[in-house]
Amino acid sequence: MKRRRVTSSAILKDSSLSVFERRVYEAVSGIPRGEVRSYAWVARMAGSPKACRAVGNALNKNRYTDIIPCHRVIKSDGSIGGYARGTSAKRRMLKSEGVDGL
DNA sequence: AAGTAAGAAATTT
DNA sequence: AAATTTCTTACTT
Repeated sequence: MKRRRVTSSAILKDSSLSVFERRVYEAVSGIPRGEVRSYAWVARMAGSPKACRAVGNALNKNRYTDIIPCHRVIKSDGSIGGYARGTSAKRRMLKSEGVDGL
């Protein structure tokens, strides 16, 4: 079967996601390759500048890592933060995209 | 339904 | 660096 590639559009069409999650997914999926944003940035986009933790939760619990470049989301300090599939993979991805400071 | 716990952060001291 | 703050989801009662 054709694995229909899940896109950000699917996010808008789906589903049982909460409002917050939808906003987070949309915001994160809009991050261009080679750039990184902070959790605070996403949180602000989601409507709550202090929901940085909730942002991480949304990404981790839902495992939307295939449609959302959550690896482009790092801490405001420049630290790598965390990743549902291992921080190593995240760090490698960022480096592969040309992100410095890692 | 109400309360408690945890989670990949941020801010303040 | 430690403590506090903040928001949401998941689990327990």
